Amino acid sequence: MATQHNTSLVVQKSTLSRLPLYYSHIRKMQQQGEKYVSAAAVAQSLNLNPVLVRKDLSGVSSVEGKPRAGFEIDTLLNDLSEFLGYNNVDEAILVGVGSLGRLILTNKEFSSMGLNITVGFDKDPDLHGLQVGDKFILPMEKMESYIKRTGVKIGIITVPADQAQAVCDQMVECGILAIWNFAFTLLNVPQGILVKNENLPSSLAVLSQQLAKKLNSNK
Amino acid sequence: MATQHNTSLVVQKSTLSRLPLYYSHIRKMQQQGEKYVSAAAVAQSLNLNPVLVRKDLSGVSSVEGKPRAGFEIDTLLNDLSEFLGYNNVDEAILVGVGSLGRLILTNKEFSSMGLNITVGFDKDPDLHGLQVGDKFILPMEKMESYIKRTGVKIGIITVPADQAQAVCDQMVECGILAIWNFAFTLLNVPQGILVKNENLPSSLAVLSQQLAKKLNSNK
DNA sequence: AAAAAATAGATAAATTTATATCGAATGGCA
DNA sequence: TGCCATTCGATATAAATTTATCTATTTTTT
Repeated sequence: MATQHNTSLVVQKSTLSRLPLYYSHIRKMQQQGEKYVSAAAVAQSLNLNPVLVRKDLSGVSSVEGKPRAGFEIDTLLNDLSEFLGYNNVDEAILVGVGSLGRLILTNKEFSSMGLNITVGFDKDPDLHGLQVGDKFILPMEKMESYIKRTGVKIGIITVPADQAQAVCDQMVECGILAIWNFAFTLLNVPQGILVKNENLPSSLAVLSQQLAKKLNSNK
Repeated sequence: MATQHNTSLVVQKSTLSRLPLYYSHIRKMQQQGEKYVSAAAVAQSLNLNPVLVRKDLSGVSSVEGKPRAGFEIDTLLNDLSEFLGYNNVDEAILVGVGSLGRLILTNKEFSSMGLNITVGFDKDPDLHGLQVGDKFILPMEKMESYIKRTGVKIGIITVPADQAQAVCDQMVECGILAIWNFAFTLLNVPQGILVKNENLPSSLAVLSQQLAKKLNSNK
């Protein structure tokens, strides 16, 4: 039986989070004029286990890699961006146009990854109608109708922690299905709503904890 | 034999990343005048499994929780902040004073978590000598002597991806032991150097992938 | 034709994470 | 005083995930 490629396959989360890195690295190789890339080469550059990379890539590639040569770069990049959804643009809205919100709103990198943040909402009246980059800032009251009218499915939360849950509830009520949460709090959502927490304090805790342990053991 | 509390115990990374959330939640309860908190109550508020929370807390607490009552809040908060290193301030430097760098540099939350970013470095001469918040921006050339003089151990990288490795190498050479990397690239470091990647594109990939799968299965 | 490099697939081992269960201790309350 | 629900600690169990190992196959190079 032919191997299943690129269809209905299960890709682990850990794999998924490595794919963007593969993509950007292989992209560079393409720009340098390379035609083929082997999993082993990627692994070495990125300091990862070769088997791991091979497995990741073979799970995503639409064609089998050629022994001895590796994967054809053009095809592989296509498959990667297809898989990561870089081709079918997802629209998203953002709530909380503070410094972090503004940063995300204006970051061009996201759009190249298929995320198109169409508009920002904020409760501060001074901001209403202003533009950040080329994105308009609208009052919170407009959010419901906006979501319902456009059918946007992704919401980004960059409000302070104590307002996050309220914003989240509102989003969910209006039909948002996936939430990217930058507020430092866990969100309570109904079953079936996806939440990805971006939690800087937690990350910092992990890092500084490891450092402390290391310093201790080396003393 | 008495149970070992708070000494030489192994706390998993997943636990560690929840601790800041416990901390902030329990802190709130303290401010509301509560004296005791049970793992079960925390679990319910944070929408987590009670056993999970109990295990996490008992691993960190210096004293046993009292059956029926739970943990004494004051003690528990102390233990948590002790454990997370919020008490012994860690100094850090930041390289790359762009919009993200500036955001991190001025974020007050980190200092309450024991991270004191003392100075920012940037290669742009226009920024040299300026202050962001109360932090000075110095030229890259000063980094080496600064690190060696102060013995700072944590470096934060907020430069574009293509410069990250160079900055990283420089940091490591000067004696930095832990790196918090916001650049979208994997860093190559010698064994023993800690790296925590803050990788927004990867996170986004995971989220939008899950969303796509969900939309597909519901159609 | 042989050797080398790289892939694919299958399986096993190790690690991490989450959940369930049990007895024991405590404190409120009849 | 004595019952009883609540909460804890500890161990065991289950699930998920990651990593490693082994074998066989294909293709290119010599």
